[in-house]
Amino acid sequence: MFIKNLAYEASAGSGKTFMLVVRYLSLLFQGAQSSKILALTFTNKAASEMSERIIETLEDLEYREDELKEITNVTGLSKEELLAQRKKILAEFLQSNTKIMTIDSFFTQILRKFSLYVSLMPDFNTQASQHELKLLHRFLQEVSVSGNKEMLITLALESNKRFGDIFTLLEQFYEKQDQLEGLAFSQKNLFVYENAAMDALKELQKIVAGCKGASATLKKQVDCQSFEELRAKTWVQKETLEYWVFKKCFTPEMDTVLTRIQEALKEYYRARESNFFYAMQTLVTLYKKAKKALYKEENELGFNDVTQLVYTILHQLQESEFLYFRLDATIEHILLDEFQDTSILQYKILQPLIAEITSGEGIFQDGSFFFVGDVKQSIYRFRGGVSALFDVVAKENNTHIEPLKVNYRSQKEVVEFVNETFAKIMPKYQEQKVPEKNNGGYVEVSKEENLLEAMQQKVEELLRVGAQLDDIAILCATNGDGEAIQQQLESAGIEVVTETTTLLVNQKSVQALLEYLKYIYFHEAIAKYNFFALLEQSPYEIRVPNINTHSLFEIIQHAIEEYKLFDGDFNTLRFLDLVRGFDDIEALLFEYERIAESAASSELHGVRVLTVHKSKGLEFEHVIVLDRLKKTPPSRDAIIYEYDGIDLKHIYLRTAGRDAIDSAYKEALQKEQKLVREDTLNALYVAFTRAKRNLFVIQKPEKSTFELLGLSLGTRGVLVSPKQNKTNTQPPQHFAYEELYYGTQSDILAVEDTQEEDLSAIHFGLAMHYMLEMMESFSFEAIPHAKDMMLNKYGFVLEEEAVADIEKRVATLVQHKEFLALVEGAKISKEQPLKYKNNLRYLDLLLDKGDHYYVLDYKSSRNYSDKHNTQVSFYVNAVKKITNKPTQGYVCYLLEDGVELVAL
DNA sequence: GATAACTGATTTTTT
DNA sequence: ATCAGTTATC
Repeated sequence: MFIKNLAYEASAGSGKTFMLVVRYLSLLFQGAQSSKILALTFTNKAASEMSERIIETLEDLEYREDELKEITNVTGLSKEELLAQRKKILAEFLQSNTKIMTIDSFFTQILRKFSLYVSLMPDFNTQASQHELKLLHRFLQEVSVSGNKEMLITLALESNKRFGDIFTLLEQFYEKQDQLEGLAFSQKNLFVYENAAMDALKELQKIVAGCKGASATLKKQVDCQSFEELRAKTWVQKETLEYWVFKKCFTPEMDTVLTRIQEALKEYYRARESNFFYAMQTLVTLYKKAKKALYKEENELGFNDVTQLVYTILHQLQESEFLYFRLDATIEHILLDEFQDTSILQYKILQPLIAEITSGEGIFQDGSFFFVGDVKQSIYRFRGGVSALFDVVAKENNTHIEPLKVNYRSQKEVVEFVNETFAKIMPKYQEQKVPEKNNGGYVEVSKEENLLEAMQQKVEELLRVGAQLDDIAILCATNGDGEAIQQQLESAGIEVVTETTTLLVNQKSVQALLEYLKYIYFHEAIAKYNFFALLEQSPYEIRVPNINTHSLFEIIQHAIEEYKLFDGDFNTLRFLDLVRGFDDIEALLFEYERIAESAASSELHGVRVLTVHKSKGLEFEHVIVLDRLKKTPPSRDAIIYEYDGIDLKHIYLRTAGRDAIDSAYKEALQKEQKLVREDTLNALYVAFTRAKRNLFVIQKPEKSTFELLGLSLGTRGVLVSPKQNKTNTQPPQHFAYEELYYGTQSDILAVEDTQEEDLSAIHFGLAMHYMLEMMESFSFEAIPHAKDMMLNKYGFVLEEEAVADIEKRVATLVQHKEFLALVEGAKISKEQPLKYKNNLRYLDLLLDKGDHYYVLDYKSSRNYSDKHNTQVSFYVNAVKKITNKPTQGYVCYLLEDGVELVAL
């Protein structure tokens, strides 16, 4: 039966993606259009996985018994009816403008549509380099101009915080500004309380002076010259002074005085807290001003800005306009993934949409709302996630919550181990069931002095029983631990793949080089300043080499020498090596981000080493969970946010020793500590449930992170690693090919460059390619979004006419009958990487028609058409050789006066 | 020897 | 925040 408002409490491995896909397909089979189904996930990976699963399932639906059965259950349609519709639905899905994306990209799209409401250009940039630095700079300017320098300095000094930490707090305040609105703070005078405390102290001093047996220590304890000294004493936090050196001189009056001191201290802390938050609120207004200036002048947004601005817009808009947006977007069904990680603000934006749909009125009467999540896996509280949201939202929208009780991921021993471990410690833990075929598995809990050595031994043990290197994952607490693990394994000759390795282009020295190249290419002063800022030098004139007579390699080599960039940093050398794959500066400048992307999805072999946080959503055949190598860090967030459900009740300034004298603060602190404990517990749950077959838990003898679980040492089950019948889906195809050199796109662009010296033509071509790449389908609906994306990337180098021209050409393409016939029913790959020698090239469009392939290359002009032909022939031959299937090549000319498809 | 206060070192997770 | 180590007192 189809339930309109449904949520799944989806424990780890219980088939969450399966249920999402089934839900999505059920909607399609019931006649919903895919453009009206909004499916939101948290990561790009999850979004693309979902799209892929939907297509795959539709492609071979007749063999997908589980899915078929579930869809029949949900829709009430028979198998035959489903199979009869399958082809049509797949074709429609592939053609239409689907809305399966991350929540962030969804909000980004909304903001692009409505950006003008907040004086923002639609082609804003969300990931500008040096954004934080620029913001800090502007913020300090604002503070200075408004005469609030003093306030900022006092704030930093009084809270013992660096500017950087204050900056983080400002961002938090900015993020929660809407929730903080109800809380008011004023400036208060501290001297009243300081004096009251010091007065009381004087009486205590009198009592001590009158006591003959007072020890030197006691006199010293009471002899405080300043309020600060008094505040630092431990005895002010005691319930009574009838202890230690005080005991000898104790009288009941001493405790009366103590209470007076404590009362004064409590008020002092509250006043200080009020001053702190008052200053914060003042500074946040300046912080917002700085942000606004930055996005108005440079069109740059930070991470939280998109969500914040969308929220602002939704509240500013008139009801009718808001409705317009909803109608325009035509969303009738909402599917939300990983709901436990949704932030309150994100939900508040979606809430009106959801409410409209669940009310079932008007055009939404066929609408539906569906979400899946697992509060046990909520580990992103520090990023704004509030797990209470799950139940609140279910209640608010009258949603039926259904637990998924079967674990399809892990073998029996692992599931039972997890059940036993967490049932006794998580309040509402639901035991997971295991299908009969998963009757194996192995779990080993051990306590070891040397964690790294033990870990290495476990890896070797796994390899001995036949485990594949790639199927082993080691989960650790921190990135630093990951590096230590990597070193240990590599020195033992075991290959390692770290997800923690940051990308080469994100390294400081490489970024400096990129800024240098930007400067010598665009001659923009900002790049020069960035360059020297990254080098931590004051800027001076850069001698610009002739980019026509020197190769890219030479230019970079020269820069490394001239600015002494090597300095033991091998990243520069690796970058230099990588640069050989690019023919000229502009190829590099426009493509380095893409190179980074393909480098990230490395096909390297080795043991996976990653943090528990990064492992979320992944699964591995064999998992080794390693205890923290270092100490557990203290929780030192300066501000304690006290929530009641999803409502922010109060905020407190974390102060040592305050809990002993202020009961309201104590309560909030304890709540916070409970949540921290839950976070730890959830992280452990995530870690343990990543394992499919074999799980090793390596504990340290003392202060173990696993202590709160009360694990007993030992093993269960039998350690085996059955030969895998490689059922897992193939990794994205990378065509490896070594053959004759026929020329590449960059060669041709380079020729155009020298002959025409017309940069705008190159930008035009790059922008058109990019827009075509961004087309989610070859239909009219896909144009606006693709255009936005193109503007975002190339808008600043294109004339208005050029933009209109590109759009016109793309529009002509999606009406071109011959082209549409080629695309029809094909599995489409855009910008398919093609590897030859060690260089990556991209096929503009590769169409998989099952028994044959089409290769298409877009061109914006007829110049050099001979070269185009040889180039495409090269691609065709490569694809033919690799796939052993007939392949036809086309050059697709998108010209000013129409589209022309030339077969080779 | 037991007890308590103080000093100094150590120390995360990320779309 | 929490540990280990040191110092002072009874």
